[in-house]
Amino acid sequence: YRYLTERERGREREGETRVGAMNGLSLGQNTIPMKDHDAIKLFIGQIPRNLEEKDLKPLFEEFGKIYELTVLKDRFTGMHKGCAFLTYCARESALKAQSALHEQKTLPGMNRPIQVKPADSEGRGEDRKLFVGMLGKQQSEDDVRRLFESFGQIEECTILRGPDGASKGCAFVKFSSHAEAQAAINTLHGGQTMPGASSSLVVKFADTDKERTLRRMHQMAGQLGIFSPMTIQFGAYGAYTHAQMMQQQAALMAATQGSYLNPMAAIAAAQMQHMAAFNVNGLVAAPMTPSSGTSTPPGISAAAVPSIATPLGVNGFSALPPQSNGQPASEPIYTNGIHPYPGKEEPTPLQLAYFNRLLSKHSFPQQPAIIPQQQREGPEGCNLFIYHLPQEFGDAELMQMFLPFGNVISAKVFVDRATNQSKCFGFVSFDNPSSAQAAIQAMNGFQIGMKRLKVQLKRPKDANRPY
DNA sequence: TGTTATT
Repeated sequence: YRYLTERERGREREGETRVGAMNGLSLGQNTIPMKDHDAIKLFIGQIPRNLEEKDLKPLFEEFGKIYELTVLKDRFTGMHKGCAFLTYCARESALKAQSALHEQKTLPGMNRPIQVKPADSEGRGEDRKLFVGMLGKQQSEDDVRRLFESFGQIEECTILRGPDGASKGCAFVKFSSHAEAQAAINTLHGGQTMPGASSSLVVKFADTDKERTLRRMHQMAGQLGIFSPMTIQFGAYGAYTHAQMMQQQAALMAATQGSYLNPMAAIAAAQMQHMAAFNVNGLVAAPMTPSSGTSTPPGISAAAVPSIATPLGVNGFSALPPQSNGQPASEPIYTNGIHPYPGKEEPTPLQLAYFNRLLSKHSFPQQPAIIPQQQREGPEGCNLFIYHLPQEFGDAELMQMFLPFGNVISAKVFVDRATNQSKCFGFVSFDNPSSAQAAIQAMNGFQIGMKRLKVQLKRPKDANRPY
């Protein structure tokens, strides 16, 4: 059975394939076969490939009336897979067959004894298996066994490893009973933190097939940059999974929509207080419509809004110095990505422009539905590190804040896992360096309440910390 | 200064 592919095992659980089922054949033609409510579906392994249902039937009928006997065959080639599923009408028959046959005799031409045991689809099979996360990378199978052995009989213990053999910091542990597994969860989950791990031990039941499929889909969607559920519906996945995706997305969208307004309003309010002290060319609080990125508020000449009117602007912003339009610059603009905080309390023209956009409730272009992304780094020069974020900012708010500068391929606020509180820093990645530079120009030093945003290029992985 | 990983 261990040679079955994962697809076949999944098919077994879904009950999709029934080849040569004997349902209704073994009994009188007018009789609907009945089985016990708690009947056990058995997996039969190590069957010679020349034996079909009719050949196997006599062997197993010895232990009771057969409800269904199905030889597993390749879905496409129809080839005999050397194994079968067997359900007796009576639960007792299955138990008898198992104890009499399992590993007890070897069928002709086979070099291993026949396997007779409850199929994985019979519940109880997989609810004894635990996923263990947040292990130390150097912990061995034996280390993990020692950790779990006091809770019961361990049937299997596997550390997940990459191609190079390095531990992924997680493992599967299979107990002989559900109760043992549950006891291990109760005691170990969230307990000690292993050396080198970033959080306390995770002990939970392993994913079911459906959960695994969903997770893989999400990963794939993230990697391919698929944003809409419609993109997926013609893919290689089943309808039920698609329906689940839709539900999840709807929930996510609702959550995102509901949460992003308040923090943004908070920023706008903070900025408004701050800005009330200034009046630059009458621009303060003058709304700008996004659909016409170069428009000016009533009564304001276009020349008074240089940074907005620049043709090279991205979504109304420009990485070019505002003085290029003949307007006095309130401060120098730096293009090396390391922009000192503005030395005075006055916002830069770019910040002003941004503020104006913030104040307009239509300021942000409508984005397509977005699946939360895997944290993706963009190319060199496209990734920003942002510090001093407002406490209430999440990924969605961070993304909203940087969308005006270009295509945000990832926005991630770091969260303390223990408290679920933002660590007030995060990452934003664009798909091109110009957008990243425009964001730095506009947002570095951007004042929110008593803090100023720090917006820099993300430090490369190999960079030495000078301090 | 990209955190948690599902044979």
